[in-house]
Amino acid sequence: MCYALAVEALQALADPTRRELIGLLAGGERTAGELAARFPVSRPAISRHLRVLRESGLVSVRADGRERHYALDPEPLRRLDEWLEPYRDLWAQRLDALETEIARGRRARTRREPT
Amino acid sequence: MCYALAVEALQALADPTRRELIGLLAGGERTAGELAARFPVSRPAISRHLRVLRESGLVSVRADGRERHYALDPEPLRRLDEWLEPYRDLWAQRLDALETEIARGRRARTRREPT
DNA sequence: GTGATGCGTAACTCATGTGTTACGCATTAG
DNA sequence: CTAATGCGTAACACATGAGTTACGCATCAC
Repeated sequence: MCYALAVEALQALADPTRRELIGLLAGGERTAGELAARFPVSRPAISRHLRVLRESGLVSVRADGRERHYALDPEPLRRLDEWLEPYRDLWAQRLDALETEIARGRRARTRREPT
Repeated sequence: MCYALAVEALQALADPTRRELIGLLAGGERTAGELAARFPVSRPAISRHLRVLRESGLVSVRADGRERHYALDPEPLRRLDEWLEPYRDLWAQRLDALETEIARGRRARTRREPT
């Protein structure tokens, strides 16, 4: 019943830059500098983003000389996945309803956002 | 490659009150008043949260007289689920690594948050 | 030792977000 | 018609967040 804590990471994932960092780290360990070089913002800004990700448990750091190697920790994502689970039924249901409509011969338009 | 857009809803889900609203709506349609009554904040505050959820596609509204019935739309959650997919391998890998450790006879502590 | 490099933190500014109260508008009750 | 109800919006206050530059502190190169 600790759903609130289980999805603390959502706050961290709300920022697009941080999601991109996560995406980069999914490819393997990177140093702070390597990561910062990929973004149009200043290095301290990335440093702060990395701190947020660290504090929410999404990444871990390994000091190596004067370099800091960041790595993705998938645990919070796994928990998010778990949090999502009760909702899976809902879209399954919806798909079922859709299939029913199709079975009835109705025209089933797939909803697609215009923008 | 439109991952950024696919997870727009993360911004909406970052707020705990909105997540709770989502949770309530998972149980079925509710009116704005019914929802607002459940929270310690003012009704206009909830109204604004509902607006955010509406704009991110997480809920839909149906006007019925002077009542507004809100319902959960699971589509953005489904997309979030999709976004999560590439990362599933990561925690699967980690579990594999863990099993390997166990097979080696090492002590494998399950990580558990103290709070 | 001395200077360059890698990276985090501090201090500050500006934009955004979340809460409040006051209000308006439509709908139902009498 | 008149009053009450349900709910959204406007206007404002305050907290939070993300960016910047300046700085400090290790570590590596020489």
